[in-house]
Amino acid sequence: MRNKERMSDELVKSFSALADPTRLAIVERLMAEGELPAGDIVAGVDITAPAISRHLKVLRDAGLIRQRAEGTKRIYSADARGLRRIADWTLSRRIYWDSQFDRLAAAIDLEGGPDA
Amino acid sequence: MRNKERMSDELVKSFSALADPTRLAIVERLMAEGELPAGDIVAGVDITAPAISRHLKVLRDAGLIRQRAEGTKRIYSADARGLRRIADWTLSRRIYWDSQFDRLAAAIDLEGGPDA
DNA sequence: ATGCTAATTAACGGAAGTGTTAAATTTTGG
DNA sequence: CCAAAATTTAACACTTCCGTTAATTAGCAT
Repeated sequence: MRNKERMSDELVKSFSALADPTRLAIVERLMAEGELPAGDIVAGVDITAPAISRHLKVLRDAGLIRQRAEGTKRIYSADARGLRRIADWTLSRRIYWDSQFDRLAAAIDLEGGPDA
Repeated sequence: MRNKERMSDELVKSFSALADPTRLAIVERLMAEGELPAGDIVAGVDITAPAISRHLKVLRDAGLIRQRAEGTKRIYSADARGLRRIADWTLSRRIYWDSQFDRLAAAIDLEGGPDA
């Protein structure tokens, strides 16, 4: 029972991490470009390095990005774990939002379904 | 171009709405039970009605729940639109987080892919 | 050691989020 | 109309979030 609550907390943390336009943009860019040093992420955004640094920490704590060191540089890349957590949750409710099912069917299926 | 930014904003709004344990729980419960009056949502949570009322407003503004009136009651139900927005985004990056693809393939495919 | 570059942490101010209690709104029923 | 019930809105306190500038840490080169 505690496990379920922990998962929910992790999920909330993932959502929180993406609930900011700057952070969402960072994740999108890392997914598109593979990996980037912190400096490259700062360039092209009009906020300062310390702010970005903390955004990166938030994303890292949420498991959405990873970091590796290379000299004085910190190279960041997207981490599938965090995104997969969101995907798992979303897909487990597919029956609800997928238009080929109606809401009633969704309610019935969820009752004794993936969450049980 | 402006359209894309708007979409991104909507997505951030959806994530923000779910970035709170109380609101996530409300959405989950509505998906599971179909529809509930505000009073039933208040009962079973240890926060007051006004707080819940504002949480419901946040979820409604994000397109995650819907409201209909019945007497003095306000009946809420999950709204697939908001969830589908998250699902669309997540699935459009499936190539990135799905373990059957590696990161390089994801980068290549995203470059001229679903986002173009 | 010194200096240079890259990045993070510290300290702080302002904006936004979350909860409470009290008041207002809306609808129903006598 | 008056009163009760269900919700929402108003006003307020408190905490968290987000950005800035200044200071610190860490690696590399001379």
